[in-house]
Amino acid sequence: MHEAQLSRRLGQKKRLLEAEEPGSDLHGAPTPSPTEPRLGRPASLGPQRSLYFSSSKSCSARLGSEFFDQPAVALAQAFLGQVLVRRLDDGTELRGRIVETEAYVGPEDEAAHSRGGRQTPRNRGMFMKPGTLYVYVIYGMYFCMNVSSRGDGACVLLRALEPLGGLETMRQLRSALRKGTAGRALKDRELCSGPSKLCQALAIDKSFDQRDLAADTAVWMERSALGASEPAVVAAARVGIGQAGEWAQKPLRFYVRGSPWVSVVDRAAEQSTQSGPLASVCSHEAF
DNA sequence: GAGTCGATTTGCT
DNA sequence: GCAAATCGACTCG
Repeated sequence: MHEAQLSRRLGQKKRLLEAEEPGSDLHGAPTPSPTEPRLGRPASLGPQRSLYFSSSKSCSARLGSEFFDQPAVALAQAFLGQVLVRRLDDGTELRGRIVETEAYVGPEDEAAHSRGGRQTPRNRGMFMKPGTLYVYVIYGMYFCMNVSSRGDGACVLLRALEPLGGLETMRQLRSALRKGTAGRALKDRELCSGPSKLCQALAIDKSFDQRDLAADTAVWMERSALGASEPAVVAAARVGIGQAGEWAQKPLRFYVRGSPWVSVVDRAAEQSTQSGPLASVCSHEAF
């Protein structure tokens, strides 16, 4: 039963990916200009969108270009608490609150793909307008999802989400891509606690590279409905960038203190990061 | 719970 | 030819 089940799941996944973006050109040929909103657009984005007309009842205020137009460090912090939404081809909406990010500040950042001003076909999204997605393949089998920020070659990596909606679909998507262990059901905490895990859970692949998060119909970001309370943020060293010299040590990873959804907890950094809403992390202007 | 290791393929030098 | 912004399985204590 396993084999049949797995291959069926895989087939399902494949279809999902292939059938992405109805109406816009497929083939993963990313269009620099956003696809125009059309049917199936989220309710929050009306033709005459009055974003704040949703004063209290609707929490779905889609974030626009102006939000993404801030420096990488500021954007990485601003992302915390916001909600990433992925609308599948069948209309299913998958939602997750962002709890962990990393800032890659541009050509001077030795750990960034844009270090030294390198611009290649792969990392082109990093140099496009703020809000552009940069999705790349890592270790031959995983994806990582970044959002371009203000500044050439600067972006923010999304590392972990608190799953809010569509958890069963996320579980299916994640399980379908794991081999050998089709039996065990993934815990909620295993769904989006890592940059590639969240891509799997939201069915984000290379075809999302260079899409515009402010305009796309299949993926967008919404302002948090978290009320007045800002999350307490920890600033820690980034993950997985071993020998990038001094840049490996800089506290450019940000996560919500105490959140069980974070991928890697750094106790030492928590000690040295003061508690309190966005305390101390705002002092990295030098980057 | 922490540490180790193999998987797997793309993109860059 | 090689490193890689990762993950999951496995082992050990």
